[in-house]
Amino acid sequence: MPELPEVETTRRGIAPRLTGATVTGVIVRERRMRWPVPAAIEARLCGQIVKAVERRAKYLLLRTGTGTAMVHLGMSGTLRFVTPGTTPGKHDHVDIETDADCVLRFNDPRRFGCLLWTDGNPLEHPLLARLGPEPLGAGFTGAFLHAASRGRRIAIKPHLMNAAIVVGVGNIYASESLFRAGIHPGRAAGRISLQRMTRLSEAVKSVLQESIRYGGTTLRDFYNGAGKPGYFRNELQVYGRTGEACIRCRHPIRQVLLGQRSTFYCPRCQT
DNA sequence: CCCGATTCCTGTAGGC
DNA sequence: TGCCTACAGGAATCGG
Repeated sequence: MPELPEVETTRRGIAPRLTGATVTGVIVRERRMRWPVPAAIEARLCGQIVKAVERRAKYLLLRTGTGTAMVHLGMSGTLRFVTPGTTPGKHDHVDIETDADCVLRFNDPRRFGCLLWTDGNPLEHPLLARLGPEPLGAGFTGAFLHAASRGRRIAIKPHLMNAAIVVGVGNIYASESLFRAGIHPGRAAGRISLQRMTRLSEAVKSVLQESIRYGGTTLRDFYNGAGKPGYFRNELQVYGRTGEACIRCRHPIRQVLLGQRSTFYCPRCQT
């Protein structure tokens, strides 16, 4: 999926045209997603003005006067604008029609994404209530990461990908951040010093910020609201570079499985 | 509680 | 070309 930079890129792409627009229609062609699209979503959303398009973790929040639509892109989801009347293709599961002469189209081949509705505070929704801090926020520091890792024997990479610890860091950016911080992805989270955790928290922030500037990473099927790919793929230093020379020491990049996920690192630079 | 494995789904790349 | 397997950016859930 889209990790945090891709979701943020999507948010920035759709927010200008969506904010202030009135939803004039909702078409759901497929309700079987990660969770079923609520039967009431059409009635709740129609006629509402989108007051703001926000992001919490990897969820996009379309706030209206009466409630909030929550969108998660899963592994393969995209949101993009199409002109009214555009014939839907395969996996175009939901259209949100607006009076801004555009239709927000939700496509998701693998259907790991979701579209939910909440009447209350979305931040208190069960899926959002217990999440860790935003990685780009002030609450995510080396001290926080260090404290949240005491006594943990889990490898730092899956630890970093645990949304209860910190949100938004998926498989690509976990590998990239650990490389930049010089930390071995298999090292036990509880055995990393405060100094190195500070380096790691700063690496996470800089990698995510840099990726957002590039419009995210497109491996195969991520496109922003305008249908354009992200260009951070060219800036990846270890992800997908198995066998290539490390940019720092020229040692071949190694690929291993960690927590059932492909993990890329330099065995010489990362300890 | 912690942690690793499994699961949901489709598309694609690679081996033969 | 076709068939088969493995794997893909997420994350809830289950079981040890």
